[in-house]
Amino acid sequence: MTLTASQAILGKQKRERILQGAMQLFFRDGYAGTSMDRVASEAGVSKQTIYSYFHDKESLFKALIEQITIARFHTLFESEQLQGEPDQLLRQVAETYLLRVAEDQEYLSLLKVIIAESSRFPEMAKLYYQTVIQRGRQLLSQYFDAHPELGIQDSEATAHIFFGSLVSFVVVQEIMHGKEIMPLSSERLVDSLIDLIHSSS
Amino acid sequence: MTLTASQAILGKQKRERILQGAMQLFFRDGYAGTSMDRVASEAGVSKQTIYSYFHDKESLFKALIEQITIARFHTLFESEQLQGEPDQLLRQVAETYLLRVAEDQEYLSLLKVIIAESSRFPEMAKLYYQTVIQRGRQLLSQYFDAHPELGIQDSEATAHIFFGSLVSFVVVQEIMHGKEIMPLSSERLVDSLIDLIHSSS
DNA sequence: GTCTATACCGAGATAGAC
DNA sequence: GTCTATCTCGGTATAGAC
Repeated sequence: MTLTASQAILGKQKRERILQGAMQLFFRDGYAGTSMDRVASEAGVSKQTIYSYFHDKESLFKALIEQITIARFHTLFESEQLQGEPDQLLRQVAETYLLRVAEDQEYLSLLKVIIAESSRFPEMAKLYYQTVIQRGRQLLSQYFDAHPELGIQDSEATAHIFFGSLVSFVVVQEIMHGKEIMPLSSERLVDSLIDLIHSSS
Repeated sequence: MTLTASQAILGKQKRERILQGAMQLFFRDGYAGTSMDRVASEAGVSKQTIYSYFHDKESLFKALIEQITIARFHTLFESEQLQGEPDQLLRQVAETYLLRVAEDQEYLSLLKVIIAESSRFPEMAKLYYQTVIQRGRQLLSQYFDAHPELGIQDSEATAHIFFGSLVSFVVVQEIMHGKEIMPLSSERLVDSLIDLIHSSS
């Protein structure tokens, strides 16, 4: 049977369809909990088709995480300029992060799976660290250095505290189901965080 | 063949041996990545013996995580009194946590596996949240309330920032291999953290 | 209670037709 | 390149002897 036009177009996207299906499953069930059979059926292709695009399960997983990590990096920081009055800017950065992340199940799952597989795939964790964490910390740290009126002694360490508080808040509230037990509004967190940094001056 | 005395003693400890072996494997390979066959061989018992103590794999996993979580809670907070001068006490709490946790592979693995399995086993994450995170935050929050000279407006949110910074530091440095890429000493983190809180007064 | 042996299924990966 | 069919191995869980 020859290919129809629509099948040819779908064929061109097959690699993307596989990655898309794999993402859903890897994020939901983890690496070991995901089978290639299910990826195939989720993507609507045969198992052998997957193996024609990716050498094995590990390769598929790595390619997937790499792609998403780098994509996330762009959407998170590329638009950020980090300019403006400290009080407003810090509040805006924090709120932007919390809004984007807390409601973004895809980002939460990525963070979760990278932590979960950090032993089996240390390169993935390192990539995430370099493209997301380190870059974010660096930007904020430079901003702190450019604003000595904040009275911050160690800009890197303080940037770590800033983002670390936000990340751990999201992890605790969203991933560890803290929200269901004892909600703590993100407004209170941001207010206290800004307050701590601002009153250092 | 009748049991010898030593076999009877070992028999009494068999449940513990199973849990011990299961812990090593679950912590290293995750829930789905661990097989009952390997647990059996690690514990030095037959597979059927495991099934005589635990109904299935899920029960074994839950019993294990519960036991460790509760045990960890005691060793982490029972001894803490949270009394003394703020500057000294906060530094001591932070340093104690960082020292105990950063070098305690068992604690790190527990944290990792709870995050990894938080979807499949939400009750585990909630137990951890209630016995460790919430309790720690509560103790510190009460201390903040008892020391109004610190000028802290929202003691709960600030306690979250305090512990959140520490936890995220350990996660990034130890679990995500940040230590190998760009080390940030725990001293700098603690100094900045104390500095932020102290200069609020 | 504890072992050996096994049932039964699904895993990753491959063969071969088209 | 893509499919169906299959190989081989290891998974959870159980049966039955002792």
